[in-house]
Amino acid sequence: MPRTDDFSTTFREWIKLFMHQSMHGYIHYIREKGLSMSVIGTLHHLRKDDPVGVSGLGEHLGVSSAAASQMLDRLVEEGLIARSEDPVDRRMKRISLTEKGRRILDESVDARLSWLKDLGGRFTEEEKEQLTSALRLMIDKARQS
Amino acid sequence: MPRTDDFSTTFREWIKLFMHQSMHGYIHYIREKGLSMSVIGTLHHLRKDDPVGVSGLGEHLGVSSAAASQMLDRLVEEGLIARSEDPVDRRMKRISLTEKGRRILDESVDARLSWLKDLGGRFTEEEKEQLTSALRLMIDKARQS
DNA sequence: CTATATAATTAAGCGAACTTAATTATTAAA
DNA sequence: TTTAATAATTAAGTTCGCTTAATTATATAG
Repeated sequence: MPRTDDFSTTFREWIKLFMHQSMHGYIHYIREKGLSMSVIGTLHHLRKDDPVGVSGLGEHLGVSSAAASQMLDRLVEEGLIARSEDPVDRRMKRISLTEKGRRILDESVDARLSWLKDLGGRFTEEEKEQLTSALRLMIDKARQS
Repeated sequence: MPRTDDFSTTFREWIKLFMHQSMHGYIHYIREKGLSMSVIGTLHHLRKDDPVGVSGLGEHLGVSSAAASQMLDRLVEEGLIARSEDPVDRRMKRISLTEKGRRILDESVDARLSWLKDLGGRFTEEEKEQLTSALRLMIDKARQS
């Protein structure tokens, strides 16, 4: 078996398992809060601080800019995002997460991790350290983009 | 900083990053294939082989059994799942993934991992081995449930 | 054996999220 | 400075996935 493929294959397997395990809590959270796929995608897209416009967001989500604008109306009303004028080009609006939006995003992530509490107890301290440093390594590399 | 929390915290951070990175490809795949949140949840739920009924599935997804039944109609028509009679209790139907369903599920996972190809190249062979064994450890523990 | 309960389905209707087309405001180009 | 292009919004209409209620088939309890 080619050694170079091990990482991708194992990673893939891990994601599949993660999704299988976490889908239940995730779906329930999303339904309970009345969120949609687009809303979740929006919140994740806005997580970083680079300025995003309405059309750009629509493109990112694969919907029309009209659809994006309508969705943003709802999110503004619920206080999850803020729209502000672009100082350079006043035709554009800059979309950003509010504190509440950030909280909802965090909660939606937490909803995927409820099964993790259980999982954590199965590792020895030594194993946990190994896992933590592995995760840190991946986080660091992934951030360099 | 309490050492015991490191693992959960780091894991949480990793998932957040993963979702941020992978959401784009994922949403586009889902839209392109005309899938819904419920369908995705269903496919993941059926991944394992334990028999699942219509009501049970609805409960899992947080929708009525009528909604589940209607969704399954569509999935049967598209050839993603199969309905068969429960041999013990003939009121029940057993829902299972077809080959095509399994393929679609795999593809939806792959759609989340397109950015990973790039990531893999940033690690040394030694790091990859470390990561692979860490992932394997998590997979093994998570499967014991 | 009749009653009742349970699983799945069907039917009708509703609301959410999308589409296209038209409108408004601003910028860029001729 | 008129004309064209771009960004966002509004309006109208459609579709999809959900709900509740009724229906069918099977199983269980009295």
